[in-house]
Amino acid sequence: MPKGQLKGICFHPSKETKCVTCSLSSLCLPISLNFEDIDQLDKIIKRRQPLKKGEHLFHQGDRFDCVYAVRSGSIKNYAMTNDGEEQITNFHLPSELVGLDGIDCETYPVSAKALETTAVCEIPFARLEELAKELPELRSQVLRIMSRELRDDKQMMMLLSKKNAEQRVATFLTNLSTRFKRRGYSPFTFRLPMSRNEIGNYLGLAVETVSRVFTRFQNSDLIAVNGKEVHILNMDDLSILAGLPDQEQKIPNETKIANEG
Amino acid sequence: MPKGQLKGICFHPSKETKCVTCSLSSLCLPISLNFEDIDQLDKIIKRRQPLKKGEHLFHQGDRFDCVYAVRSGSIKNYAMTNDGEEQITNFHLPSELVGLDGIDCETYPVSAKALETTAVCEIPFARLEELAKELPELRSQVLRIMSRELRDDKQMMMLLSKKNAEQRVATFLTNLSTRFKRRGYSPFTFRLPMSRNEIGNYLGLAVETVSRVFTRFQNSDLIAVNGKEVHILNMDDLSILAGLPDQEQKIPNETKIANEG
DNA sequence: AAAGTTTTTTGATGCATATCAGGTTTATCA
DNA sequence: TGATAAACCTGATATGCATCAAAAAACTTT
Repeated sequence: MPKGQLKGICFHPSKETKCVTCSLSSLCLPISLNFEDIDQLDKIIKRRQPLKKGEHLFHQGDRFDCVYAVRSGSIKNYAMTNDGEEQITNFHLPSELVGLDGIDCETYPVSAKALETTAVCEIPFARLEELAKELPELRSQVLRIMSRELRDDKQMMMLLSKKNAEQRVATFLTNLSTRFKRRGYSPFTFRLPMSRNEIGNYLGLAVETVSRVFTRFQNSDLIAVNGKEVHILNMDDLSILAGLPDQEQKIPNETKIANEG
Repeated sequence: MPKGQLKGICFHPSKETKCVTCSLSSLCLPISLNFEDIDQLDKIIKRRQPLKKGEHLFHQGDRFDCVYAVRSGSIKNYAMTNDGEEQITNFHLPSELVGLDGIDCETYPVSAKALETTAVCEIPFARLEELAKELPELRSQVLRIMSRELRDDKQMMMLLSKKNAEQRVATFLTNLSTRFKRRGYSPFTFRLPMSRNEIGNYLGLAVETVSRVFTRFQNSDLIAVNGKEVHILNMDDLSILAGLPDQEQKIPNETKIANEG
C-alpha cells in the first residue's frame, strides 16, 4: 500500500483523537490530570499532518518553540559530529516526548526525523508553561518525564562505556520490548522501525557487528529475525545477557557505611 | 593540614553565605530571580556541614527528597553495574545541581559521593515545588537546568560511542576548563578533583590508557601535568582534538531540504 | 622517618570489534 | 515488470585499547 494514501484513509483531522480519548494518555503528558485539566491541555495541542518516512520534525539548530508527543510511528534524534558523521542519540516511540533538550538554549540541539509514517501532537512550549502555572500536576509530570529521560541517558552511558556488543544488542531489544509492552503491543513480536545501520550507530557498534550479533542470537535461539520483524524466543536469557533490564537493580547494602571516609 | 580541622576553621554555619550574596548565584538556581524571590528560595535551603572526602550525599536507592547544589568542592555520581563494578555517570562542580534524576521514581538512581571536602546547599524538593508554584522564573530555571543536563548527556553519549581515547581525554579537559572558567577560576591551571581511575571510569577507558594519553599530551606540549595539577598549554589544539567544545557546532544546511522524504 | 598502601606510570601481549571486501537479499522506482 | 539502489549478511584482516605485569611515585599511618 503506497504510503501517500495512508493520510487520506486513516487520518481525519476533524475526527482526530483528543487527549481524553487517546489510548496513550496514561503514558503521556495527561497522566494524573483530571478530565477538566486534560481538556485544557488538549486545547493547546495541535495535531499535524503525519510525517512521512524521512521527513524532519525539526533540525538541529532550529529555534525551539514546541515539544512533540509521538502518537504513532517513531522518531529518531540525531546530531552531526564535527567530521560530518551522524550520531543517533535517541529513538522515540508513541507517547514519548521529543524536544525537551531544547529548552535551555532555545534551539534544538539535535535533529528529529521520522523513521516511518509518524503522527505527532505539537505542544507549543510557551503555552505549556502558561498552563503549567495553574496545573501543578502537569508541572510535576513534565519534571518527571525529564527526570526519567535523565535516568535513561545514564543507563545509555553505562551501556556505551561498559557493555560488549552482545550485551548492547540484548539491552536494546529488551528495552524496546518493554516499551512496546507498555503501549499495549506484544513484547515478544515486533517490527524494528530502524535499520541495522541506525541500531549500530545508536549502540556505538559497526553495522556488521550488529548483523553478526543478530545471527548469533538466532543460532542460540534467543530470537528469530526476519528482516525487521523480531520474535523474542527466550526473554529470560536475553534479559540476563542484557544485564537485567531497567528495573530496580538491588544495591548491595553491606558496604554502605564501611565505605564512608 | 588535617581535613578534620577545615570544618572548624573555614565553615561557620552562623555566617554562611545566603543566596543573595553567594558568588555562584548567577550560575545556580537563583538566575533571573529578583531579590525578593531569591530571599524566598533562600529560606527553604539548608546548608549542611561540609562532607569530607569519600562521604556520601546519598546512596543509589535512597528515597528522593532533596536536590543539592554544590557550593564548594566536587561530587561524583556513580551506579553499580550488575557485576558489582562502579560506573561514574557525572562529576559536579560548584553551582551545579545534583539529584534531579531522582524525581521520576522517587529514589536516587545513582549514588553521590564527595571527591574532596565539599559543601552543598540542600533543597527539599517538595518545598521547591511549592515555591515554584508562585515563581515562574524559578520554574523555568529548573526546567532549563534539567534540559541542559539532557543536552550534556547526549554529548557524553557521542563521546562514548564515537571518540577515541585522545579525543575523550581532550574533551574532558576542555570541558572542565570551561566550567572552571565560568566559576571564576583559571581555565588554564586547575587541580583535578578526581583520580586517573575515576577519569577512566567516566570516559569508558582503562586507567592505563588515561595515563598514557596524559603522557602523550605532555610530550606534544598540549598540557603540563604534575599529579592532579593540570596546565593547559595549547588550548587551541586541545579544543581541535576534542572536536570543538560544547559551543554550537554549525550544521551543514545544504542537505536540509534534499534529505526530506 | 620507616613501613605500608594506594595511585600512577610504562611496557608487553591479546582480544573484541572496526574496517575492508564480497555476495545476497530486500526495497524503490521508472 | 525489470532495473537500480539500498540494506543486510558473511568472511578475512587490521587495530585501538584492555588486560596483565611490574616498577615508580605519591600518599597514609604508625
